[in-house]
Amino acid sequence: MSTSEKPRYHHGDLHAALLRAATDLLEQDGAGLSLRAVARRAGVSPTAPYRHFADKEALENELAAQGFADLKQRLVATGSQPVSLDRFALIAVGYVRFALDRPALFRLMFGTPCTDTQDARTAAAAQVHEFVMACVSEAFPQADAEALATAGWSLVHGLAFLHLDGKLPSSNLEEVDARVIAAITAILTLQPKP
Amino acid sequence: MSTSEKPRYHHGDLHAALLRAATDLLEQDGAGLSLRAVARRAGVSPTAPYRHFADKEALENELAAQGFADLKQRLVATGSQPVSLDRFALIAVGYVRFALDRPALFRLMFGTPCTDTQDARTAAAAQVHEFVMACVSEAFPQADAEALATAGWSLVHGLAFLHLDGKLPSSNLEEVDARVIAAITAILTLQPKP
DNA sequence: TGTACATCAGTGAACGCGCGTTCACTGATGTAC
DNA sequence: TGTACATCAGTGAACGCGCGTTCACTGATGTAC
Repeated sequence: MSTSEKPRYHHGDLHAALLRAATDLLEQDGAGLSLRAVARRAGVSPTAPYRHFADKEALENELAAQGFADLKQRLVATGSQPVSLDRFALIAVGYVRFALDRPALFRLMFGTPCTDTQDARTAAAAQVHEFVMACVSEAFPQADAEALATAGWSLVHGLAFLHLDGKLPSSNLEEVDARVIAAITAILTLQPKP
Repeated sequence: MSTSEKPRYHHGDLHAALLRAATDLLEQDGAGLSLRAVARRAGVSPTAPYRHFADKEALENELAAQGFADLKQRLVATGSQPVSLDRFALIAVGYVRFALDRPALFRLMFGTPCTDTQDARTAAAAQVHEFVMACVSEAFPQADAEALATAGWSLVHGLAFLHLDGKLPSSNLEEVDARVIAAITAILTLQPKP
């Protein structure tokens, strides 16, 4: 049960180890994940994962769910009460940074349509949605909360993806932060058209 | 040279036919594209494409470039002079519709970081960027054009991707249009915070 | 405390698959004379 | 106009690859008595 260093006959916590291995691979390779590669990385036979995951898709779903949980935690950590525009911009920066830090995971999280219902993944994604929603409606209580939350999430998500895909230059992280802040500021301080 | 119906010994225009086949496959399968599948679809041996494309990546680059050109044309067709908020919302609707009409192509267009320089693909993507930029700065001449254009594109791009990934319900197209318009309206008519 | 046994995590060989790409080739096309 | 020939688009067999998944198995673990 203890997490000692000596090699185990039975691994002890292969489930978690496989998720960790998959995360590592995603972050270093960037390319498509394979179950065999994950097993290899975890130092285990190609079929061992089937003791812990029904199939490849199940592993990916757990990875994505965990990714959403991490993302939410990161956003929460930047301050959950964005009463000011600055605070909202900071949350946006956090979102974009997450995407740039873990691009392959981010792509995996958003790359597959969430078809399955009753999914841990769907639930985790919904939590991110709700967090953004709560932020927006707290910052702008007078507005159409639903529509504004959608707009806010879209704005931030678009910023993340456009940087990820190289449509906006992202070699310099400080520059990215500045661009995100500028974009948020520009659109939120816009005077309604004359 | 004419595009007659009779089967050709030499195909005549395999290059275009392959691109068409690839587009068809993307739109029906959704899954990953394979060069062999494209050749099969075009009714040609698995190696014939190599007469027309250096490798798989070259085909994908052309597909993506063509996708960007189509997207731009579609946006232009909805009206290139969005002097009003309504007009801007319409362009947003066009962008999101494009993504939902051709999800796999859209993913391909944005799925791979544009690393290569001097690329037709990069150029085509830049044209979309410039178009959005022009729209925004025409609609809101007084604002920081660069930052606002980034925000505008991100907003629209985020709306597209979140619908594509099922994070916002997209079964009913009219509902999607309404949501897009509502989001754009909400954020653009927002009063600066008290 | 010690033994018998059921459980279950991990193994390793094997399957069938489709892939990207190479190679030497074939056969239609179009040009030079 | 007719022939010889170079060009070049498309062929088909073959390569080596890594994949997801199955199967019967082995060997450590933990429980009942």
